[in-house]
Amino acid sequence: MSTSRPNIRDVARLAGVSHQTVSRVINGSNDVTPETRDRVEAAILELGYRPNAIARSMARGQTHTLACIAPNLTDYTFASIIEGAEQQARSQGYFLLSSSAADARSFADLVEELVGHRRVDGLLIINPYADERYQLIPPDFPLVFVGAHSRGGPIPSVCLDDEAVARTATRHLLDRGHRRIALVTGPLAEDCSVDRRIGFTQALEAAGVPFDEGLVYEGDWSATSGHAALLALANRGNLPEAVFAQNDRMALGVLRAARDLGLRVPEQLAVIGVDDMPLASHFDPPLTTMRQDMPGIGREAARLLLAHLKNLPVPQTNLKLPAELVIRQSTRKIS
Amino acid sequence: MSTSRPNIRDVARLAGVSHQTVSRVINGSNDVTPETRDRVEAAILELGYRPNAIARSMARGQTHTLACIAPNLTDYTFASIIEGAEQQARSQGYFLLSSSAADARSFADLVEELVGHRRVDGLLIINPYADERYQLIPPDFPLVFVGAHSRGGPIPSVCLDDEAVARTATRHLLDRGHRRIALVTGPLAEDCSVDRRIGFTQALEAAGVPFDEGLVYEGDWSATSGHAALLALANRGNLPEAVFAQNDRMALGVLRAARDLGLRVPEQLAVIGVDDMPLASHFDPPLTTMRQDMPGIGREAARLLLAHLKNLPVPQTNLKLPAELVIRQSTRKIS
DNA sequence: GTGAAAGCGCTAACAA
DNA sequence: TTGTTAGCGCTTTCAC
Repeated sequence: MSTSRPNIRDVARLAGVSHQTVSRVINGSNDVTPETRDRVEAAILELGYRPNAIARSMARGQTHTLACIAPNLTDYTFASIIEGAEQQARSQGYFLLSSSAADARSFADLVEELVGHRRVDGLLIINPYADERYQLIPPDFPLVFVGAHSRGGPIPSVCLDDEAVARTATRHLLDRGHRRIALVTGPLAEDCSVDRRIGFTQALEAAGVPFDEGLVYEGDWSATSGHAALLALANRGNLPEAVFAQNDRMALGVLRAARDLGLRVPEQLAVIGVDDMPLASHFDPPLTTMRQDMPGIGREAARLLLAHLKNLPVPQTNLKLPAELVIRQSTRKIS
Repeated sequence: MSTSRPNIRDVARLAGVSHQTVSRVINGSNDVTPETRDRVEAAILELGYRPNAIARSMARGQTHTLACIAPNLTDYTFASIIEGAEQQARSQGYFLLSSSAADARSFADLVEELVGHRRVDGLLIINPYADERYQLIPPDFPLVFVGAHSRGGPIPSVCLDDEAVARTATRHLLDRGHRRIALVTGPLAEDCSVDRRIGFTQALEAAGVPFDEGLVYEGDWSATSGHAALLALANRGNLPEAVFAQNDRMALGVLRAARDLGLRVPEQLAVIGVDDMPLASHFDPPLTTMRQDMPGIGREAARLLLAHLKNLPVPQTNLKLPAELVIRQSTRKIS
């Protein structure tokens, strides 16, 4: 026995109590006299005993682990959300298992393993609507959507207030006197792209500026697609005075295309993005953008999920977080 | 019973066999007649039975989970390594728990939870030497270091062949006729920074170019530090003809500083980086860099760890992976 | 306040 | 080939 890991009974034997009393001590129960507790703690120390998490999970029927499924783990947005969620989970004694699932098939496999085999207590899903994949989850399994709202369904969610963000960004361009404003969206299959587009049109409408469908380009979040967007507009002979790119990477592509076209930014073309990724302030010129608190989104999502798991009251179940306008040099100062 | 999840005994009862036979079926044992197997599988289907991973872990004494600890989860390099490792792990039936530990304290907490409480079967540590933290791990625990070699110790490791990478990058600059080449390093507390510096001096020496300590600047991997590096050299009146930045982010900072100083790239200043991060081809000008296969590093690390866990023969235990020179426009064509 | 007994859902060892 | 018996290390009753 002395060669392998000590268990609760070894501790009990050494302390001269029952293993149940040891269990009480390691779980912080009050029903133990200080003397007994001391003896047990001494034995724990002497043996170097550590409770086995698996056995505990087994007995309690819960794993103290959450999972987060994202389209990938490398996109800065997702990674930041995951990092925030992980911190929050750990601060409450939970672990976070993060996995990527690019397609519906691997998503299904993952859900089977994680949920079907009871490997985790709850699930965070980033971008749940990519392909209706979320429908695979048993309806009673604790779940929070991240980066998309719940479409009126009962599932808690945390996302950016995309409409408000787009309104603010667009108004910023309008305030600088721009009227012909192009919009470069993410994939319109994703909620946040659609919502940011809605906010864009709302702001135009509020300013009495007509919406020109020809100034909209659907990108895929990549810098390459942002680059293609501006070139496409130029080819159509429909060059804008300003561009609202729905993320910073596409905005970078737009900046590069402007350079290729010989357009000075911001004098001849104003550009604004969304995210405030770490490199945004190092773009040429430094990018004006809507800063979102991605770790904060992750933290809130994990908090919501854990509250759900612990049956705590949850004040609001569909959170929309704000973003902050960060003005740099890709848009003009107001003259 | 019928309301909660069915277990192995429920299946056994329905199929009219012992629970052990069910266990054999779900574990793919051959010692079951086809007829019995069919009956059991029918029962499994009918009840919607799924094995409970925790119970299985408990009985087998292993969790089928690995952990990866990185300084953070958002750095593109780390995230890519983790993604590669996760894929490899899952392809072999394991999960990967990735956690960030910024300081020694949180690293210790993490190790206590993951290893002390037997939550995982093995550990991947990215940048293990940050603060000698790795010494906390029990010596017999399955471990692989990532991004740093094992310093002659017995611990398997996977990293870039940093010396070779630096030699190639430096030679690329030398081949273009540059002699006054500046080096912007990562923190010299990290192995890879030191090794890349060694490769740099080796290449200079091989070319008979004297090494000028005054052209070395220690950065911290951030674009901001790359920017500061070139400005510092300019202030010292020691402007180089070329810069080797040890990663792409710092190279971006150098590009921006060049612009601030009115230096044209590559005509007046050549710049090369390391990584080939996704945005590198969108820098101004597009960055020449050493492309490393970060997911590949993660995959190899996970493969090594799993081989260790399964007691398979491991051919080589300290892997150094190559990088590939990608020539873009921040360095001149050879004339 | 403490202990004894039962069981979480599975696998391993042995017997039949 | 199949079933029986014991655990894995812990928590949860329920007595005392």
